[in-house]
Amino acid sequence: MGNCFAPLSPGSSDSEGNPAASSSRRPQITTTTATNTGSPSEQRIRAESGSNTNQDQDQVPIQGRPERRKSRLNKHSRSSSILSLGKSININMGGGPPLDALRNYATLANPSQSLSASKLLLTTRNTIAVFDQYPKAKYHFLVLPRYPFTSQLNPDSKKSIVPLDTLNDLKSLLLKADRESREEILLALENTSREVEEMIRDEMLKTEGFEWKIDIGFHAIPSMKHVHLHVISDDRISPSLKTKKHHNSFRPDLGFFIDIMEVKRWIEDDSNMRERVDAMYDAKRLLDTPLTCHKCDEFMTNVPKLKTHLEKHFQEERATALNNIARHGRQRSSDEEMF
DNA sequence: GTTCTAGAAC
DNA sequence: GTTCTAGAAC
Repeated sequence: MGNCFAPLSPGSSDSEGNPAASSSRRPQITTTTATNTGSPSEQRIRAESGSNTNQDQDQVPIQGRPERRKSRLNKHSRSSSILSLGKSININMGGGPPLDALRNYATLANPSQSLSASKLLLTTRNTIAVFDQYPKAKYHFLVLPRYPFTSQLNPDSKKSIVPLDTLNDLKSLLLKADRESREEILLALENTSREVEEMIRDEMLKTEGFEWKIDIGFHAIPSMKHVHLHVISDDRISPSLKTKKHHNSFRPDLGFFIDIMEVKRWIEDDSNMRERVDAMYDAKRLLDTPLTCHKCDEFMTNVPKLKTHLEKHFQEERATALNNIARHGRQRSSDEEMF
């Protein structure tokens, strides 16, 4: 527990699992300060594609996350922009919950042409990363497998290695996909999530001058169809975080949020997969866990108090990190803090 | 998933 | 009186 400053990580592999492709590359996001209000996910940010060496990757500029207006206005403007796209995307058009929004993203033939830069972060051959529409932290993105999901081992094949309904959620991916497909899909999701993580770290340094922890995992019970991985900064500071369930659903220690490393352990030894999936069906009750801070476990009587408390954590982490950088020229991990 | 709002909590 | 939550509606 306590503050968790992750040390700078080395260059990631490319987004399809080829570590040699980008030994020292780190995706760059630049921020303009002109609209420097709201969470950084909502600020105007732009990727510099010049250093991109991955031919598979169709990385688009990250720019123009427009400022939010009142929700009703937002819905109207969203509907009209959707209508102007080449392919009709049914997001909340019927007044019901937008259950199919992610599936519509995942099945686009050409996401970088169809999706605006305020929705799309990047795409690869088999994955897509988008802004969470209601971010629950300063940085919050979703990574999903595209359909058709084609095999890297067979570059010319356009055929999906799994049927669409296998990609409904994590449960169906774990139970319906064969071992090889399951591993290939999870690896692609993980690699893209690491790419997103690096972009976030760059942005953290630019906007706040230090980096902080990022969590990567699945929800046991997702609210939208199509399996998706959350990449979320652990500040949990956002206007869209409004309820105890929101906060509990991202607590890394409860069981509702399942870290990607945990899922990787599951597929290495899949003898208990049925029990693990059954436990996921039962996870809903975890959201009713009493409200406590995910960093220090202090009990919180209500959500507004939690939000004030989390702001305090963040300011303290920031002060400690900036102090360390001033004194030692680098950020130190929480382990080093103990000595 | 969000929004709305009745009634509980303060 | 106001603030906040939880469940229904979407």
